[in-house]
Amino acid sequence: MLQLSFIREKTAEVIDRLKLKNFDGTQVIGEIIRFDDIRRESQKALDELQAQSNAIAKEIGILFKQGKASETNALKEKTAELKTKAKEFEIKLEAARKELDDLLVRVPNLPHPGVPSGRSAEDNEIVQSEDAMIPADGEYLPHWELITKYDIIDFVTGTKITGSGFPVYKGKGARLQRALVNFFLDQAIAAGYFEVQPPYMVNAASAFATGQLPDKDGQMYHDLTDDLYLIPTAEVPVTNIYRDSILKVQDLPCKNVAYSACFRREAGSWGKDVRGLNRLHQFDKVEIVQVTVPEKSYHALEEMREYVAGLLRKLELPFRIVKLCGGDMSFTSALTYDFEVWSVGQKRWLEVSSVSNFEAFQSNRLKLRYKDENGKIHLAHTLNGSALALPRIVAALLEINQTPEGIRVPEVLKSYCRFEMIN
RNA sequence: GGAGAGGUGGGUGAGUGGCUGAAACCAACAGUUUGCUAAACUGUCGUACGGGAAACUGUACCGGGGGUUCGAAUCCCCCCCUCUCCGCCA
Repeated sequence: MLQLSFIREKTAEVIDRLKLKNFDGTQVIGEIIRFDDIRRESQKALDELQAQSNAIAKEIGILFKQGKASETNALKEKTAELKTKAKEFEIKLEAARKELDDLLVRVPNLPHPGVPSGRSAEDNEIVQSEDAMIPADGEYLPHWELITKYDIIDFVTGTKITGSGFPVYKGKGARLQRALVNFFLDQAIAAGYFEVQPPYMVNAASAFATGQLPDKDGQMYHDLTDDLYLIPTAEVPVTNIYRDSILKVQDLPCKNVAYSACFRREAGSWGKDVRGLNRLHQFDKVEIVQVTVPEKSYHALEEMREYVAGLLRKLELPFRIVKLCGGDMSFTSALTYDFEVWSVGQKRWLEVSSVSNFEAFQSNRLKLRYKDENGKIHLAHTLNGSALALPRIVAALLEINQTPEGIRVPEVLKSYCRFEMIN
């Protein structure tokens, strides 16, 4: 959520920058300012009435003490009058507030000036390519054939137990997953991240604070009995650790890493290109989250980008990094890098990580602030990224490491897997 | 799930209708003093919105919502949460 003060001060700039996200904010922003004006007027009027009431109440108290109870009646009547008037403004204020909230929540984050313009993934800008190891040619089976061949991931049984998109990992398939999770966590800890294990279900307030609600309502599994949501990413519970808090500037940056299972309904996105591990309802992911001061958030973003690139290098996977264009970015992000690994079996790029700076957009909803050296309070900046999402990494690893003898395990994972070959 | 107790500022905790945005203590921060550390002393020390160049000032907030009253942290109702005991249980 953008800050009201910013919208008021830089109205033209806000509208202009939103165009990059293909969002015409002219009307909404206008409405926001209109309702904020009403809000302010009502608030002011209400404050004045209440100040009068407070003064009278004080007076009455003094009169009582002096034993002049009879003199209070006129004053009491006056307060009754003020109260009726105040009620009017209260209703007005409440209505304006509600409108304002509804409107503010509909405005996406401003894209960073460096974001390329465009409508879809086609307009994203490739900013880095490390694809030298893409094999020139050869016969590569797609991962869905490999997992059947070696019987390491079982979609049929998963479908029986739960439904499609909930596979069962078996034997070396399960152990490979566990190895990857541990590898990712250890790497993050070595890079200065603090590990947390968050809840897998969150309440509506948390889902709202990170921006999943209201705009991605249908994408989360929702337990109606207790009104809880299964997390679509650890970003939600981990970022919410900091909801409603004021951090000391010397405690920043906060760097957290969390492993969690992630649950996504993926409503409406089933079709081609979702075979095998490409898109699941439940998957594992290790997520990194940073909270930092505004001046350093883009530095933190680059640091996270380099960190994720390092992971992919260690896994010996060809990858590229794309900077998302305005039209392809998420509602909450100011700048996003997507990481894509090459799937040799499918002959296409698979997104395995998304690293974003949300600037103060999430903080504003989270009420996540910090106190600077002078005791002034400001909104912090939040960032997060996958490091990494498992299923597509597994898919790419299986495909690129296939040999006639079996699937070889990349060097860095051998000690984690405690086997060297899937055969 | 049943019974009881309780939710006050960063923490402990006083406050049961007006002089309480809230005592006291601790922590934190700044300063004084001491050869350093420590101690002692002095001062500062909630958030949001509005007004003001600023000093400062108005309003709201004592788990959340509603009510009684001229006036509520304090009384009443509903909800949420925490703790203790019992039951159930990985």
